[in-house]
Amino acid sequence: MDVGKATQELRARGIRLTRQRAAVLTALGRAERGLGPEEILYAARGECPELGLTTVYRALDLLVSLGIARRIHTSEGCATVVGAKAGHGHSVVCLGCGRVAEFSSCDMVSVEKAAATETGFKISAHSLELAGICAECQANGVTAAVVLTVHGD
Amino acid sequence: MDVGKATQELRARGIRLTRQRAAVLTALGRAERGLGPEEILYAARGECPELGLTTVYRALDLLVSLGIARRIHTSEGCATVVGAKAGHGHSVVCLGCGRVAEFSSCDMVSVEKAAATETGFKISAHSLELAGICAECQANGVTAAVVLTVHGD
DNA sequence: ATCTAAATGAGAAAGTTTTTCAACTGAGAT
DNA sequence: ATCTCAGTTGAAAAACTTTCTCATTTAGAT
Repeated sequence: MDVGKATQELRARGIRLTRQRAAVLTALGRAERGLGPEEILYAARGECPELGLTTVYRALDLLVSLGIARRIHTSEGCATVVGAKAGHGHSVVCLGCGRVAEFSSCDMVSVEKAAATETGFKISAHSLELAGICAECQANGVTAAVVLTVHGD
Repeated sequence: MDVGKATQELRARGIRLTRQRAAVLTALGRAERGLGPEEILYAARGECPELGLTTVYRALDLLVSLGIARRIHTSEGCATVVGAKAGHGHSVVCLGCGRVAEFSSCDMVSVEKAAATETGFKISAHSLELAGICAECQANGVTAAVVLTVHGD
């Protein structure tokens, strides 16, 4: 996530850049894995000690609604948030270390077409999350997946 | 969801088929849309009036872990559960009426390959949910999507 | 520097999920 | 059909998460 771009986006929309929001953005920007509200509170208090949990919730709702952050859904929970690149994107969660990467090269056309044929639905949106082992964990020989699994249990 | 097959699956695993579990299965089998724990409680009490919410939670965890039910993740919440066909499958949520269909023809190989190239991850799992308008809503001219949106907000 | 609508924090409230534990029950053994 | 008991259950409490309220503060325009 690009914190600079995110702040520009807020300004452009006439949304106040408060110390609290800046701190949440910084925390999200620094994190390599998804963070829950409580974790974000803790991380962001380094920069803004008087930050409250209520504000974290409000900031996250705001950032997610603007597409600046994205929620990820793992069996560990669904309140986890990561910073997002601009535009359409998806998350890839590392089953070894929890790190979250993003990818944008998602061509779902054929999949959506197949689903439309099978179900009769007219598809207009998709929500996709991948999971696997990140490059670093591969290098470290981490293969097993105890930490985290994607939903579908 | 095939309730008969589901009960067989439980028996095969040596898991007791209690009246409570049967009632939850029936409720899931009858539902066309995803149901939350409270809704399942209400629906299943027709068949098993003394059913408690705690038991619903426990039954859902069990059924999901066995792949008999599946959690779906919409902006309305993540505690929603639907019955699942056997094998690998995904949900398609109707943005008009909330109905959930399932599709199995999912060839994610090329998408996963692209993601692997972009991120360096070794992909091993995916979680996919589609959304759109079901055949019935199409027929009824329902196009707008106020009821429900998939995550990504 | 002043002003004001927007934003915040603390605590309360509401809602959700899990834990605890005594009582009950499904299904195999008898 | 009855017995047995590990697995299961319901109710209440506890733990946890999220939202609301409202008095106070503040970002940013003037």
